[in-house]
Amino acid sequence: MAADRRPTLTDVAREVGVSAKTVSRVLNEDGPASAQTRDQVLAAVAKLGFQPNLMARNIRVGGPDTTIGLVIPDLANPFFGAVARAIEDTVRERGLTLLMGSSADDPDRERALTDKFLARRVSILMVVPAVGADHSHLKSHRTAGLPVIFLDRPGVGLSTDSIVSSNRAGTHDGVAHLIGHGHRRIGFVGDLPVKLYTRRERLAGYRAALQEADIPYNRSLVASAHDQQGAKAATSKLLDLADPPTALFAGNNIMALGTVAELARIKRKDVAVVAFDDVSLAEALEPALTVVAQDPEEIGRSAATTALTRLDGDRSRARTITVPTRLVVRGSGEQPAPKP
Amino acid sequence: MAADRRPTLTDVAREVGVSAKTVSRVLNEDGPASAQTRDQVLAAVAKLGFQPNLMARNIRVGGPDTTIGLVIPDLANPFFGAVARAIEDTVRERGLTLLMGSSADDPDRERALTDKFLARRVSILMVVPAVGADHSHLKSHRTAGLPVIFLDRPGVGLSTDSIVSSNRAGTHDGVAHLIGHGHRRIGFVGDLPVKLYTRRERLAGYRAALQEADIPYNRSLVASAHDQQGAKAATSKLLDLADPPTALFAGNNIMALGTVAELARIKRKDVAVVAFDDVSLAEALEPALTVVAQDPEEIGRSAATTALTRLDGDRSRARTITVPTRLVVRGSGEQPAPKP
DNA sequence: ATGAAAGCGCTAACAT
DNA sequence: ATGTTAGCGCTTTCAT
Repeated sequence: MAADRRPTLTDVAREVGVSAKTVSRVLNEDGPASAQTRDQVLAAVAKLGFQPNLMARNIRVGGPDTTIGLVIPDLANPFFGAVARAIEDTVRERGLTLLMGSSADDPDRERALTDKFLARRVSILMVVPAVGADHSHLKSHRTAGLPVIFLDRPGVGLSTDSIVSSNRAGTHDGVAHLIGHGHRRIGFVGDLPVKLYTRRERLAGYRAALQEADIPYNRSLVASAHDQQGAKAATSKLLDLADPPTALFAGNNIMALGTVAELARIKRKDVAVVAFDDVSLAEALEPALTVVAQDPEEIGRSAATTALTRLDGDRSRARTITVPTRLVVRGSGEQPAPKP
Repeated sequence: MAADRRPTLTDVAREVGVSAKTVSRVLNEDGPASAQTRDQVLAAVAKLGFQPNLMARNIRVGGPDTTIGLVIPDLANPFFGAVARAIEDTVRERGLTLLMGSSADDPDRERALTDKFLARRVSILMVVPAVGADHSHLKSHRTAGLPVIFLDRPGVGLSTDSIVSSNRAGTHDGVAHLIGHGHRRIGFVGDLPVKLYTRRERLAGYRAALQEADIPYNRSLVASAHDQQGAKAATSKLLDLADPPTALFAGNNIMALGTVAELARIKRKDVAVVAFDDVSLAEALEPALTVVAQDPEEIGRSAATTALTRLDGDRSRARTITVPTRLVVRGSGEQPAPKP
């Protein structure tokens, strides 16, 4: 009944009547071993249900653990889920496993997670930096050879590889699409906080597109929210303006959900919409939702391959990889602007 | 330029001029320590940027690692993402971190992941069992006190705690909803493989609802698919039947996406639809999508609290917790059946 | 209040 | 082809 101690290498060795090192050799296909010893060892391993203690091994070998620490804002956000899957797919053949945590965009939680990951001696650290987080504490680790990669946003206080979407250009193209259909009052439903990198970049792209068309930037057409509910309210607020927007640009996938839901609720199909980041069912909406699609698979893949290259000794200077977005025209951005 | 070795406890001890044990005492608030020693140690820790090697600590202490191994079919599936987040939220205050991997519903990949997790001496193991996977190899670990929890589906070859949705009752209610609006030819778009637990349970619920209404089960009204593209094709196939269904039940979130997308593509609003598992934008569709909503947060929370109870020594017999689903009526199930 | 020695499970380095 | 010794970084145990 007592919870038996898990068998160790030594237990297996004793069972067979060889030394621990011999068992180790067989299991790691290190050095030579007679066929008979091999078989006996393998049999004993199976019999005892022995599983090598990876922590002990790592301690001895001194190298990093075969894990990759990944900090994202929210495990349940499909965008980051897709990124995570792409990372996993890319590193799996190298035997790396994901150690994951959500920061909820809280710098303290992010720090707690990275500290834990570092204490576990992860091979690679990947972080979607929270707003307000500082990363200078990672400098020494990076210098010591730990690949550190920032995802989706650049980090602060540390120069290292970053993978980001073409936020500014993508948003520009989305907004230009709306302008091309005659819209001049275009609302921007952005996420919060306003200091968030992606928010700032996308807003900059929005402004650039306006400027290009000689449309003055109008602050009252910019609304913000933390979540989907907030995005509904923000949308509602914009449409209640005395001189309301005829088109809306949603700043990310969550804002898109809220904006679209609110328009559906109030049955306003005349409002043109383009969203940043694709969402499922976009094509089933009426009109189907036009989006600036990100490429989470490519973001994850780039991050992983970059990190693996670093792990293999690449010490060249920090790169910033910008993964292109793609305007996917589905209809929602083509409502004509009403004649003035 | 050389990658400096990470500082160890001994490095800190040497820096201060005390023994390693003293540093350990200060850091773990074990035994006593003079205020002065404390301060010196802490200062040295900060100066050297020392971070205790958790693996070394765990080796010595012998206990499990403060991680929880979680195997899900797909990191990018929002349902499992929501489950994972709920687990994380529940275990965070206990200091547990998630070690995650996707099995892609492949028994070999599942096994590879669980083996890795076991080799890392996780505190808790949670698995969404892949079809065809056997879990008897986990028996000894469970006996030895490792909490093992099956999520979403029961496991095979091991009696342990499982958390599942009320698949059968939920589907029954969804199909009954369709029947209540006059439908008698109701298609079922299910996922694959057909042996999948959730698929079987949901199909059973579908059949039960039919039987209750004295509608004969018609095999040709059941179509299946692996993914969203396949679900589109399956939907198309059903509607192309000589005597096509007037209503459809989609067996999971992915099937729902495909079914809804296909109906939108061919502009068939007359077909009633109910889906198992909620999807984002369901309310923005026309008609809004009626679903049998699962409760991923509750599934994750139940799993986590059950596991923690086990970790605290609860050795009572294995429980199966069924998390209720909820019929969320939004309109898509209320198209009247055409008069014969 | 602090230290010395031993040992967790494993493997590197040198035997034999 | 196999064994021995030492030691990874830490904590336990027992001294002092």
